Amino acid sequence: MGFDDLYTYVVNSFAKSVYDLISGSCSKVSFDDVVSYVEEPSRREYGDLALPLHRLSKVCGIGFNEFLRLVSGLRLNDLFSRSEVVGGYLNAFFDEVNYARALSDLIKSRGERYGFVDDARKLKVIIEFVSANPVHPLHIGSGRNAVLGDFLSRVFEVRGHRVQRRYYVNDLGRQVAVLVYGYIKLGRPEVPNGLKPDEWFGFLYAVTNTIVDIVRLRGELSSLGIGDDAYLTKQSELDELMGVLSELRLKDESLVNRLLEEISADEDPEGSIEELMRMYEEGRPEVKEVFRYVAGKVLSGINSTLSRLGISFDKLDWESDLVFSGMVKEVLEIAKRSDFFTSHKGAPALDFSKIQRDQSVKSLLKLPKSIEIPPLILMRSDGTTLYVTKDIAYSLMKFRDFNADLVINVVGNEQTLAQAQLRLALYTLGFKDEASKLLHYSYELVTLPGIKMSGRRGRYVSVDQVLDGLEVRVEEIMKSRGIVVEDRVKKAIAVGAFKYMMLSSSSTKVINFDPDAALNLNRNSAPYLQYTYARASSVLRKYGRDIEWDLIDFTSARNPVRREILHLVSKFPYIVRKVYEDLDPELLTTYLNRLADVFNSWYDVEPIIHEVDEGVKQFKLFLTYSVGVVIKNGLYVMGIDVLERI
RNA sequence: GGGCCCGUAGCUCAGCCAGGAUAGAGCGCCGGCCUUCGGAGCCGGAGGUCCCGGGUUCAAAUCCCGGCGGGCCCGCCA
Repeated sequence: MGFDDLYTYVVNSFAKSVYDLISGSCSKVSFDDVVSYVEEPSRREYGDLALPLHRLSKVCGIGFNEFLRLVSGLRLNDLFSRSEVVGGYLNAFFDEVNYARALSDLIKSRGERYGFVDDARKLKVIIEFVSANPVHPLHIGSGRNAVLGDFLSRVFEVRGHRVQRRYYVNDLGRQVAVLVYGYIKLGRPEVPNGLKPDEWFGFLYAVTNTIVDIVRLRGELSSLGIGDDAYLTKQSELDELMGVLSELRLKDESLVNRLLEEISADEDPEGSIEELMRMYEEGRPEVKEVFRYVAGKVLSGINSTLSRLGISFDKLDWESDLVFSGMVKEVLEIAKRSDFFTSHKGAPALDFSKIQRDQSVKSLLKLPKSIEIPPLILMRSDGTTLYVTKDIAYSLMKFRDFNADLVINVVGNEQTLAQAQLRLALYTLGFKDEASKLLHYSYELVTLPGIKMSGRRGRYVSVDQVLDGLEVRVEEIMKSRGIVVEDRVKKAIAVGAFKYMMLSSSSTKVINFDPDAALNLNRNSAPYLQYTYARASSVLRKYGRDIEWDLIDFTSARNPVRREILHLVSKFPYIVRKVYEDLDPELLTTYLNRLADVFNSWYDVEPIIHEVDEGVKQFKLFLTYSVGVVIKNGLYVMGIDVLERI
């Protein structure tokens, strides 16, 4: 049969049969409408597919009883055994024997590629993700970004598209300048032996930031009268920062003290930092060298964390290169010629007030329903550029470089407004097409119970720490069973558990990261799926030969649990398509978990390779193989490795 | 003040966009199953004002309006 998605095929053929019956008397309903009404019954005893008839008859404007008469002539193809009307629903049942045969043909021909179906049109897609500032290690929030971005990349790839993964290095912002400032004050030492560079620089960054703030607060206090409200507020702020500094001292007292001394000697630390930013942006070689050195070191640390996760990038794009290459200047020139160009308090800006209420623009750019978008300042008065201006240049570069059909930015929900401004800016600069092809894939933060995370204060849980904890946990579990776990296996399980956690809840929801819950390796987790795969794989390995597809006795499908496995397995290509269309990873985790549950229940009650009837045995092997392939391919999309043995 | 997101079992979350049958999982809790292919498993049980109030509908966790609670954003920061 010429399809690679059996489930979608039967849904369509069910809908087609109904549509053919009613289209004569009902012109208001299209075939696609009928398809969209098809649902899965809440319980299997109601069938495999169902149509709510009240709804259809209503849309058609036909009385319910008359509608029933119309539908009573329903004839379905041989993938169905029967249909019936119950409680206002038209329920259809798969003929499990024919259905199993069709599925086995499909899986036999698709093999290990089952579920991955190319789209008709091949797109070139750029996915920008992580893009964490190179000032500290990846924390779990960036970890969520990394896992989501890699997931998106994989979804597009398995649908046959060309994907480029990119990381935007924000080296021109204040953050890197602060770190560089502290690094210079410290006398530009080497990273101490044995420390991960991102970890050490992250510490230095937090110390520098905190001290700079302390020095500033002290200055402000000295100009205020004791007892003022403002004085008290600042005093308590200062107290808090001193507390942070004592925390940081615990890690490396001499470094903190040295830095405190050096920075206190600087009359204007903030000014020095701004001076550094300016010099870097001008491209002064001696300054550029330090910035690149520091950012590069931190990036190398971030990169090793990412490679633990099995995530890599095709390109690193340095923000500073956009300025050095003149692209940012180019954007400013184009902006000056734009009808939307304005001067906002003396600074060059774009004013969106004319078009932001335009419905066609709003829907083209997918702008938030009702949002007041303030003017976008393009350049500081001192001539240095701003983040968003550089982001405009960067967006154009992405489209030009790769001739991309779609650019996805995986960026936190807190930047919704900035991302909307970016699309509007592109639009008003005349890049309407690019603006419409830019997608903000938004996600929520990861919070920790009881802790307010802050990179500036050195309070965060890093991805490395979480992975380390997970690896220890895996080792403990194995040890308690008297098994010495292979390093490779331990890592795959830890990484899987982490990714699953990040992908199993909707990206619009805050993840309350509970370290203890993260260590759970039971059901509804990647380790559970990996375990189930290893189980299936082990059965096939014990059998030791290829499946004899021609010997399969398909009448064995007449059994509720086996039938349910068939139903679920057949749904996999449809699920992958849905995940691709909606870009919702949690659909996949829910589905895979359900499949594993059913398989494990079945596994527990029926022998597979000890089955005496050869035809039945081949059928069971076919089920086992199919479940294995689906779990493997499903986990692949999530970036999780399966294991043949655990 | 305005905007965006979230609110479903003690806890963590699917389901909501495209309304439909008795609202589903996991953790935790209670009770069973280790001489058969891998017990990270299986079987059973308790546990719900789907935040609240209106509205639309034959039908609302789902759509609309108004509240409440939590998070975030509204900068010549990124």
